[in-house]
Amino acid sequence: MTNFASRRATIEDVAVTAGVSVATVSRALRGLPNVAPSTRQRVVRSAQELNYRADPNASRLAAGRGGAVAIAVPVFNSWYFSEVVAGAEAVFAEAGYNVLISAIPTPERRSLFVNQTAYQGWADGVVMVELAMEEAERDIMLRAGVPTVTIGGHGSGFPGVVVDNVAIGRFAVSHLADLGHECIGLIAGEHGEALSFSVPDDRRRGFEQELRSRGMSIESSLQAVGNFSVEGGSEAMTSLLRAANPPSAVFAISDEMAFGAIGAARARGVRVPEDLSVMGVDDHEVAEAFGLTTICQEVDRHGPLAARLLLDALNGGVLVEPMAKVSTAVVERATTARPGPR
Amino acid sequence: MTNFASRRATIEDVAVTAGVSVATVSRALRGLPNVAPSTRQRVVRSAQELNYRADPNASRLAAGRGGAVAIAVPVFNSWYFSEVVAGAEAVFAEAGYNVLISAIPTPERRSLFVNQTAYQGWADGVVMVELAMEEAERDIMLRAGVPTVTIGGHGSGFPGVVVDNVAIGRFAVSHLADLGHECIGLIAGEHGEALSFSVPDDRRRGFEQELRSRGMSIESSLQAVGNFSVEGGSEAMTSLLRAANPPSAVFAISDEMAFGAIGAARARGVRVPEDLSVMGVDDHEVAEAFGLTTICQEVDRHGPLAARLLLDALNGGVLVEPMAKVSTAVVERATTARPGPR
DNA sequence: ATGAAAGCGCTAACAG
DNA sequence: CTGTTAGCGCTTTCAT
Repeated sequence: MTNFASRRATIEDVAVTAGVSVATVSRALRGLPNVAPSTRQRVVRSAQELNYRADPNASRLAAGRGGAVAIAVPVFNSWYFSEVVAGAEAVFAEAGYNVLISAIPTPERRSLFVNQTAYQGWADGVVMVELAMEEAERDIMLRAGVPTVTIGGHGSGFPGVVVDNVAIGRFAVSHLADLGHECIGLIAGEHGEALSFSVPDDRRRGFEQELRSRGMSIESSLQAVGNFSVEGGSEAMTSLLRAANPPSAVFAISDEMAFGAIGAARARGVRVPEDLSVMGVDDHEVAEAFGLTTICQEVDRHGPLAARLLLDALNGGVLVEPMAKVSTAVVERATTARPGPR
Repeated sequence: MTNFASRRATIEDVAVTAGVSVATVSRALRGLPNVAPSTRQRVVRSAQELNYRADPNASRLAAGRGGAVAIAVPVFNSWYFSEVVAGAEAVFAEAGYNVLISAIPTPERRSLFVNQTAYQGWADGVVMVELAMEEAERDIMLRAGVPTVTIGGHGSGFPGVVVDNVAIGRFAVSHLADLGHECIGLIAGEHGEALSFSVPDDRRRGFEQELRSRGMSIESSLQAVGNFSVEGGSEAMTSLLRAANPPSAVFAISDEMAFGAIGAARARGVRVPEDLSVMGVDDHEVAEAFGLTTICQEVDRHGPLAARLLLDALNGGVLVEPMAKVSTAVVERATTARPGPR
């Protein structure tokens, strides 16, 4: 009869049952060379019998690395970020890594992440999504020698996945202006002061660039902020609708805000797209059911691409092409149309 | 001038600069008793100067626990699960825990999670969301002595948060039948064979119970499966619409499937709610913008409640009331109405 | 209140 | 190809 509250088997137990030394067990189990096939087999069998699994902590302490990566995102409960995490996690899990996640809604949390979670022995590598860091933090990250990749961190000095957000802004105006709209509103981002990432700015810049290049004016009264949420989009739309000269079309820089905008418009009796055209960005999972015209940016590739980049670095590979670019394209559906008669 | 590639400070460095032994440093920094206030102060200061942080691996190896918890969900990129993870992560982070996540789309992944990620030294505690486990796995979980809580794991033997999914099914039928519908369809779950959790069954059981108690018949031709996705909901609706006697109302057991169902119906010229009433479950973030009638189950509380339960256990507290119940209620909006004339 | 010393379980030279 | 032997950095008795 076996031990009741049997303690976990250690490498020594395996060594004894297999009749070899702990060093050999370690080598055999990790697939290192210089182990006789027959020995390896014997070791593997003993390990299975004892249901042995190397203690990750002991192993990391001794080896200096340990099989976990960290992912940081501004927030979780946002379609884009959960999609990215899902995609990255799948790749990491397949590669045998455990994944640590952190939401970084404030600068304090970001500091905690950098100074504790990610770079103090917890992670072998880290991926930062749409997060701006301070100079001091960047130094720590660099100095820690922990491979780091970014998504939307172009210019941060780290390799990563880049999206042409300026092009996204231009595409939106092109689509809407080509339809005949002359008064185009913008529902921009800003996740509060915490997240100074460049996405909102870049999309807005593209939006204004294209407006300018078409000789259209940029009116601040046509811009509102929606905080990347459905509710924020709804509020932004409401304020836009109340303006002196309401827009005949609105570009929301995320689908979630576009949903909110459409909901708010319809609630006030404004028909979409007859009275108002609305488009978003992401090609969110419910965009099709909603009939939303949007700009696809291959969101499903962001996470896996970043993960793959990090795994390459973890495997000692030099990042030959450190930047992975994704493409963007307008997906026309039913929320945009030619402007109706006034 | 300081070291260029300065290695991390160790507890010994702190001991030296503070002029005490490592044991004292350990005690002082962890707030243990039997340390003179003045000594503690000195130690803390030295630690700050050196930017010292205990290596979690060494510390865990020595102490047997280490400040991380694991969360397992079937998938990530689903509104409900990302909401749960977000809520739980926030609470854990605040309590100083790091969080490990795993998506468990298949039985193999579940086995990996149980045998490696969660119960082999990585986590101090774990929360399993809507996951059914096998007898053997349950034994490992119990034997590992790692506190575990569940969400939707009623009957698994672990404490956790419970939702009355049977009531949800009944509420749906009540609402629809009260409106006058006599032919009510169901878009059920099934995440593939992998996830045999009870949510789909319970909601369906409630649905059928209420139908029966009202003397209405249960027709399998009025039931379709939507895999909890927008697209699956769309396909399910399409097949329901093609049936000989299409329903005048449909209950989708998740909002995402309801969105897909509505999209599919409208695409075929079926008006909602004039020709067809549709309701879902969750009160998804875009439900309001969509005008979707749904059943709220306080999703935002699931994650925090579970996290709090686990933290209690981690702090040695006996779980006085191990089950945290959330409430459910119909939220009536614009996708359900009295059945139109035939 | 503090220090000395023995590990925690594993990996990584270094010998053989 | 395999065994011996130091540690990895921290916690925890046990003394003092």
